[in-house]
Amino acid sequence: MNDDKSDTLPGLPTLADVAERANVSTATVSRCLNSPDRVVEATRERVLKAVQELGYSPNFGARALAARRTGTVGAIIPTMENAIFARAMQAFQEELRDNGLTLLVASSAYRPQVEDEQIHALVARGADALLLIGHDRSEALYQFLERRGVPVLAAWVHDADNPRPSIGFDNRKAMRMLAEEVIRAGHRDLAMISADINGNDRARERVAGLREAMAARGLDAEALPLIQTRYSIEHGRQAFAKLMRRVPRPTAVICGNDVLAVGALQMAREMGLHVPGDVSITGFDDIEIATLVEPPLTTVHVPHRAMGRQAAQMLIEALRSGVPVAESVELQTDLRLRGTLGPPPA
Amino acid sequence: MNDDKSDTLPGLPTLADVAERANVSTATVSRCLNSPDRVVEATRERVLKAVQELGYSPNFGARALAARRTGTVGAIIPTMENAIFARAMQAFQEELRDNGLTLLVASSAYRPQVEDEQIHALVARGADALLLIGHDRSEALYQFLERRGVPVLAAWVHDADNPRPSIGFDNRKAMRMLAEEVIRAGHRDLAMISADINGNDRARERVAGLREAMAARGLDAEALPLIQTRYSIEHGRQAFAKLMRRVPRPTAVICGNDVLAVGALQMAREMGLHVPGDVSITGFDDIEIATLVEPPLTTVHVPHRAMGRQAAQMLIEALRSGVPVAESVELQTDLRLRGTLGPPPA
DNA sequence: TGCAATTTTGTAAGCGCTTACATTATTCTC
DNA sequence: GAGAATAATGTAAGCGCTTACAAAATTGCA
Repeated sequence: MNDDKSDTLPGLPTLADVAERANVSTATVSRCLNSPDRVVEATRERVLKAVQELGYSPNFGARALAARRTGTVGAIIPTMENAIFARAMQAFQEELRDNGLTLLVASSAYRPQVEDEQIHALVARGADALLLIGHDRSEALYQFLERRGVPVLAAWVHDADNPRPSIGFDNRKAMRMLAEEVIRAGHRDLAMISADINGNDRARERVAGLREAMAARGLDAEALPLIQTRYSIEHGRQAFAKLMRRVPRPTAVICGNDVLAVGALQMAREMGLHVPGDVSITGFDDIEIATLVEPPLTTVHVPHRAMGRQAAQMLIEALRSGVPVAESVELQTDLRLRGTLGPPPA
Repeated sequence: MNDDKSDTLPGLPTLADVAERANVSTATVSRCLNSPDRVVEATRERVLKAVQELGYSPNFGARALAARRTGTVGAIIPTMENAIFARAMQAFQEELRDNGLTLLVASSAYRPQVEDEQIHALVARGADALLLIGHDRSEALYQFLERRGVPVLAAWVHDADNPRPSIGFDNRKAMRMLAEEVIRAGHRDLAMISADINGNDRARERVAGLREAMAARGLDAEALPLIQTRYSIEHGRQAFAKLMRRVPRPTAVICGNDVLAVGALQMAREMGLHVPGDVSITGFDDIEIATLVEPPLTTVHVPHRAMGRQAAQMLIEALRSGVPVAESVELQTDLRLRGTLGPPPA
């Protein structure tokens, strides 16, 4: 409560206080903190002792202002409530932290306009680099970021045709491989529950992957019953119920993610449909819940943790070198064939 | 790429640029941005137009330095990977955002020392207020925060005996009520799987609640088999298996949270034990998974969203008034009696 | 219309730090 | 051991914004 020698009101020690106490200039104190090896040991010890005694901790604003960077990396994810993002962010944050950087997360609720705002907000708050999900956003936004010199990386996608850097996987290919498995099991009447494909390239690619697989096997991809809905268990339930009223009834329902699939599975049970005897269901992501439901969910495993970690490494490198992220990295997904996929009813 | 009239290297417009263009002083521009009603309309329009045309956006560091606050609220949670925290943080963030504040989250992995570091880090980064989970931390830490003038609020707890402000529920009472239900069902051989109770007052209180209920019904609370382990499905599995090897075998396993309970449930199935015929299992939190497993989990419902929202409101009020949070708010939990609780085997 | 009260705008002094450049101390080299 | 090369430290100029205070403009009222 009581400062020994307060001249500034809040009474917090400043660099100058430390300098005075350690009998050096403020420049030396600053160097001790930022590049300790540029200061001789004896001096450094003296300074650090003063820091300790005063309980000094640098003022963030001042540092950001003078150094023209904040040591903050921003990430905008669709929602914190899906375990896939939580997991990736956890890894992302750990890696950043190990490198002295701080993560600032915001969520967009899958709404492009909110994402736009959040990007501006994070940049205004001094994010030195940005992690975004997917590639789908306006050219103007990318120009804004480029003008600002903020390195950007897109996660969750890998598309050889897109020149912008990304860390992720080929959504289309992953879904195609899953779909091939479904078709191989004998299914001809497929249906899909997807997220809204506007402004969501991951969802769009997954739908495309399914259609590709269908076309390749001579099925009518254009006729695919497709419901676009929000990612939630409840929406998955409703969409599934709706699909089951179609004639002919689909024998396999491909879901855009595990959350939808779990909803579908639940509704199937409620409707008295046996899975996979009456209808097969697949997901995407391989979240924890996938192995907990009964029967366990056939899905695509995505290396979320690795994606988060590597995303951090790529942005750190960009920050360190001062060069925007140039390369894209493709991660592999793999199929997890579990209990919800079986042959169609005879 | 090309700035019309660059004098500073990065070429970003500053307050001064806007002022010049709008033909006013920098003070006026600043006022337009921060308290628009203190500027006459004609001027304001002129200024905002200039802001628009220049694509101006304020420098965060400079603003923080001059205003001595950052508009940032920090939160340190044990982990982002548990849905309960994700959900609460989502609500917390939304409420903050609606009030022009930004959330900075960090996670401590349930380790007090990491939490300590993170608190310092967030404060150093200019967090104007802090949300923490539980009350369990050193006096020194609280002193540090008080000295810094940072309002603090503890979530997830409500303890009438603790003078520090909190928003949450009475963990002990909630668990006691659940335990009473278990005992009422006829169980006498109880066992518990908990998180480590060191540095985790929520876990400690839940254990205490169970013991209270036992004592009240004449059971030997001291003899309660208690396994302390990390919150994860896998750890829940292992702990459950261990408990089932005891003689006499517990007929009801009370878990400190739903994640542990789901692990226990899974292991029960693997061991060929019928739930609740052979053994009853209960959780705590009522996360989404609780209703998805088979049978659905008996647990305690916690209003995570409301907690997050109200936490934000309380801190916002503290920030606005300049007075630390004084009151504590108690939220109600309620029992969700579902399929995993039944009478003990005959 | 004239003067005081009120509103709007301007002036300028920092906020606490980093860093280019200047200065001083130390180490090498022959 | 003198002079050059190198390392350590100091000096001081901002970084871009907010805000107390001063000045100017506007309004109200007799």
